[in-house]
Amino acid sequence: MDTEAIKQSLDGSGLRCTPQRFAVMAFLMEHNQHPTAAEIFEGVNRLDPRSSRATTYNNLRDLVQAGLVREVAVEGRAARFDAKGMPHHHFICDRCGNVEDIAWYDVPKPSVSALGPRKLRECEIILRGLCRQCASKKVS
Amino acid sequence: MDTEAIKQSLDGSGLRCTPQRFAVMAFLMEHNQHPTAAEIFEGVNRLDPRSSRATTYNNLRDLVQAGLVREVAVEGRAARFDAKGMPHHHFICDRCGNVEDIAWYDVPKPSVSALGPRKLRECEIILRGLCRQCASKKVS
DNA sequence: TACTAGCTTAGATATAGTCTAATTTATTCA
DNA sequence: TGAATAAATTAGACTATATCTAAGCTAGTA
Ligand SMILES: [Mn+2]
Ligand SMILES: [Mn+2]
Ligand SMILES: [Zn+2]
Ligand SMILES: [Zn+2]
Repeated sequence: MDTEAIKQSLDGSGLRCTPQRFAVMAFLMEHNQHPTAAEIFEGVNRLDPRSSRATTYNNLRDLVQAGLVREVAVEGRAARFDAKGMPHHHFICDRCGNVEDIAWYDVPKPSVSALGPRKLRECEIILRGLCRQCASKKVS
Repeated sequence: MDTEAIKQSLDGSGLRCTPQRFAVMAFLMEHNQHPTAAEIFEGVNRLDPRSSRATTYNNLRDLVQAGLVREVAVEGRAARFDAKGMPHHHFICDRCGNVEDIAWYDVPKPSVSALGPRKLRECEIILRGLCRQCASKKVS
């Protein structure tokens, strides 16, 4: 797990590398299962350093703003997070809400006329349906 | 505004056409600005019939499940809804969270190998950036 | 009519996330 | 270095969003 790389990327984004902020990044890089803020908070506090709930949320907000972390909103559930590594798409399960990575493939952009005066920053594909586990379960 | 069509589509989905449920559908068909549940609740209660908050949420849930309404989760904000009419994509503003329609264009599906045993239901494109209004405003 | 399933309701409750004000930690620079 | 300043952290109160509960109310059926 690349301590130096994390420091670099925080530094490069103008964010101080505090123990709490570092811990959030490190946790996300070790757990690519799209944890919620509550899970990150719990995971980080299982070891040192301690981090408050407010700090965990603050740092997630800062990391998302800096473009180092991605936030995935899931209808009716807590947001999920992942460290932006290799580009990939997301599959969101209709039933359990889990978010899974799908290998990247190219996304067609809208025409200039469809976009109008809007400033496009990114263009993502969201796949929906039943995840591995839920697809294999019987009934409703 | 097509009263009969709403009744038909509710009926066809096995949902009784109650005044409250009808009002939610009618409101969504008249307001394609992706209102939140709170806005729908308020809008519906501005006229007859009265509908409680619980009923508004219940009906939105039922309509989404029936595939008549789409729910759009927006990070850090209330979910937004629209009646599923013509297929289209969504542009979500980074700054103000507004959701705008973008003319439909075809979305490439993932390869079977990337998808694995998952059951794919739909495949949508989400565009992000600054909406018309926010793009034209200066500074942070 | 009586029965039933589906629907609605007010208000309590749960969950997710933000804010405040005080404190701690790091950085700047005299 | 030490003083001043800026940035980050904290506990816990607070807000926003959404769901649940339990009782009552239709509409459809017999
Ligand atoms: Mn991911
Ligand atoms: Mn729409
Ligand atoms: Zn699932
Ligand atoms: Zn905007």
